Amino acid sequence: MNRGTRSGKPSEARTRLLGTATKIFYAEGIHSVGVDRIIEEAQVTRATLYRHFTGKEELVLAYLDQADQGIRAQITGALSPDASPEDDVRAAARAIADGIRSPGFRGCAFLNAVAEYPDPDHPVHRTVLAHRQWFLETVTGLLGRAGLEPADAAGRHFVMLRDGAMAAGCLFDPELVCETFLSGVESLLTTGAPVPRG
Amino acid sequence: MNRGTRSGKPSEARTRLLGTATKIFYAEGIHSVGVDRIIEEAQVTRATLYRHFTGKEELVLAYLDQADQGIRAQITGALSPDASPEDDVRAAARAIADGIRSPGFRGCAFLNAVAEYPDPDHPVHRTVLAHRQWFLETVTGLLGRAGLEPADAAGRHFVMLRDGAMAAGCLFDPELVCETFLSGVESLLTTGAPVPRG
DNA sequence: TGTGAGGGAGAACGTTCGGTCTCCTTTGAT
DNA sequence: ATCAAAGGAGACCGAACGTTCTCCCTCACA
Repeated sequence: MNRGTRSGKPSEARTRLLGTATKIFYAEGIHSVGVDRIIEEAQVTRATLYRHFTGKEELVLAYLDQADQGIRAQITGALSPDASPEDDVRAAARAIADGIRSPGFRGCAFLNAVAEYPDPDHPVHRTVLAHRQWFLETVTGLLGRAGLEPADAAGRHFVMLRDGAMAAGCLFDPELVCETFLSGVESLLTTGAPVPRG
Repeated sequence: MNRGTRSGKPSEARTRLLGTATKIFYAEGIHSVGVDRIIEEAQVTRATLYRHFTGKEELVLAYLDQADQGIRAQITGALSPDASPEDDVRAAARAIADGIRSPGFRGCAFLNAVAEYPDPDHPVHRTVLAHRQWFLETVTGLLGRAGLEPADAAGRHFVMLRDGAMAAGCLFDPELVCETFLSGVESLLTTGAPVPRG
């Protein structure tokens, strides 16, 4: 009986715990922050952490789960049933750019996490792969609806641009990174997906 | 008198140490491997490590320095004085793709490292920024010589593609990632750098 | 009116961390 | 021949790690 509350409510301490973990893990990395740091900042005792999570790893997975939900909401929230498929793609790209521009941006939570968990069998690594799979499929569907041919190549190209933008966004001038990213997406929409051998 | 040998020779133990550190840090990350692991695999005693390096951090910096030299050699080695500027760009891109395809590829050593060292003031973080600065300038120069206008935008676009490819290369099918990357570079060479607002 | 879950407080666990230390042997240059 | 550096072997340090534990208090619900 370790997760959640008997009555199903989220438990305020647990919420505080996960929120603090999310903030710190994203800002400072995972391996370099101990549970002491998290329980202190969340104003929660050690025992409370282990009453809601089996250990640090489950907390990390919950963190990534929260990040995943946030990104899904960000993307699907940017889409509009009235907009053209092309404008939906633009809206998604703008949402990504807005994230990069926002203060406290520290790159892609999943790319950062997977850098610390290289083992392909590790639950954290698998979670990252699952998220990326969803993202690739979502974007490919979007681009396919926009008439891009072949949609797979267009989707991979979009994801590559996004990965590059997310990686560089906290290492270069975010404004320039966003400009480069949005230009790349626009070029993808207008001149189509680059394909091998002309 | 902590680094190198009095006579200037590289000291075999030090070489073994740095080589082992490079292999392990790249394959498994930095924070998650202790010095015990490294001295054991390098078949070196604890005292020997601290005779050649002031601590783990200096070993990490030496690791990144080695990676930096490797990448510089890889890029400059791909260029040819007889080739056209465009073909030099293609050669550099091919060299990057070959790295992604090669067994044991685990992403960009610098992007992986900076994910573990978010603090902009940290020496490791600064080393990553310096390497990326060199890379951006080198690539921009290459693309400028190839006639791309504006060269800055083209360089940023190339770097974005590379970052995306390096990030995804160990998370998706490397063959597809390379295809996407090389197509993107080719499109950059033929249709020019995407610029904002058409 | 209990009865149990949620939570706080904090001691304690064993392990690992990065780093320092002493002592001894080998080796190469002066 | 000598003397210092390089290296091996291993004890040792304090701190931090993730984790488990006991004890007590509070509060909602049955």
